[in-house]
Amino acid sequence: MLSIAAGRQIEEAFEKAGVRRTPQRFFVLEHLLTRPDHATVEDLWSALNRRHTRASRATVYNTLHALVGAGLVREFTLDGKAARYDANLDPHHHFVCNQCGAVEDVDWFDVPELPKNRAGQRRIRSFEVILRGECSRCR
Amino acid sequence: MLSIAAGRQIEEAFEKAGVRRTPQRFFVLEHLLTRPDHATVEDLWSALNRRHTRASRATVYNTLHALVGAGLVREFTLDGKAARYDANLDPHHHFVCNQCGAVEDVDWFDVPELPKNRAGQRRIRSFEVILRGECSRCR
DNA sequence: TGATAACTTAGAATTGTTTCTAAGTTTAGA
DNA sequence: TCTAAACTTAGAAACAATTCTAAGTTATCA
Repeated sequence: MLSIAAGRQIEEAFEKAGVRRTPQRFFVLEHLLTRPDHATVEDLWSALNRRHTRASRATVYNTLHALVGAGLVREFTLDGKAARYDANLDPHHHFVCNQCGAVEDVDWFDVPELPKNRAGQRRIRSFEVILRGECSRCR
Repeated sequence: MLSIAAGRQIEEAFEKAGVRRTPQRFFVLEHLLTRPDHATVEDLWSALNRRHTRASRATVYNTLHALVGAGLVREFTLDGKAARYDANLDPHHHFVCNQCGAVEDVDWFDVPELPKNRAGQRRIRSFEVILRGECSRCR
């Protein structure tokens, strides 16, 4: 369950982002903040409709676009599947389970030898590491 | 242009993989071997039809599936777009140009601190680094 | 040189994701 | 409390990638 403080935090986030507070938006951001499961639109849509809140797919898309535009959520895509959304804004890497497909955050670590030796003529702005294997539940 | 030796190499690869040698398959593998541009199906299809060889999209897909199945080519996907194909079987990472979208290979390097410290309860089987920035042409 | 299994064809169909539409509802602020 | 703008709705439409189909062609090998 969500604490009052966390609820207030979400409202402030909306306010700061200049978007209206609606139940659908609240729930989407709450879901992304409380579960680091990198939900897809489909995940969010069905979670939303399992609870009291009704929401159409279009609203989930609209909400996510608003949140991404406001910098509250990041979008990323893995293996050509549907986009996933992540409210963890700290830099981090990702782990993908080969068995169940779960996506988990991995604390940030630097790759020290990288920018110095491997850039060549390119300018490297960012990088991420994608790890694959079996998650703790699937091993 | 393709050397006779390289052509022979491709024929041997087909033979070893137990797939028939057809002009379409030859050209697809040749293209992937000679240009490290991580072509999509669309790229390969239009390249194929720009030359003498005609090919339907279905054949490009069939060919790629055969080549991937035979372990001669690797498939990967970036940012939810169409699958890309890579005949460079040596382990390596990828660089993506933010400007023009080009995908380039980056020589393999290890991430030494990784498997020891960050695995947690997971079993890590593989990892890859995706670098982003501007390529040498776009800077 | 046949015979036959494997391959290729063009384009239709399918699949999965995302956007659009037009009408109704809600939010925020005067 | 009222109003206007912003938001939401269900479902249709669009879109892109991939697979399927049924008929014709070709590579392989006996």
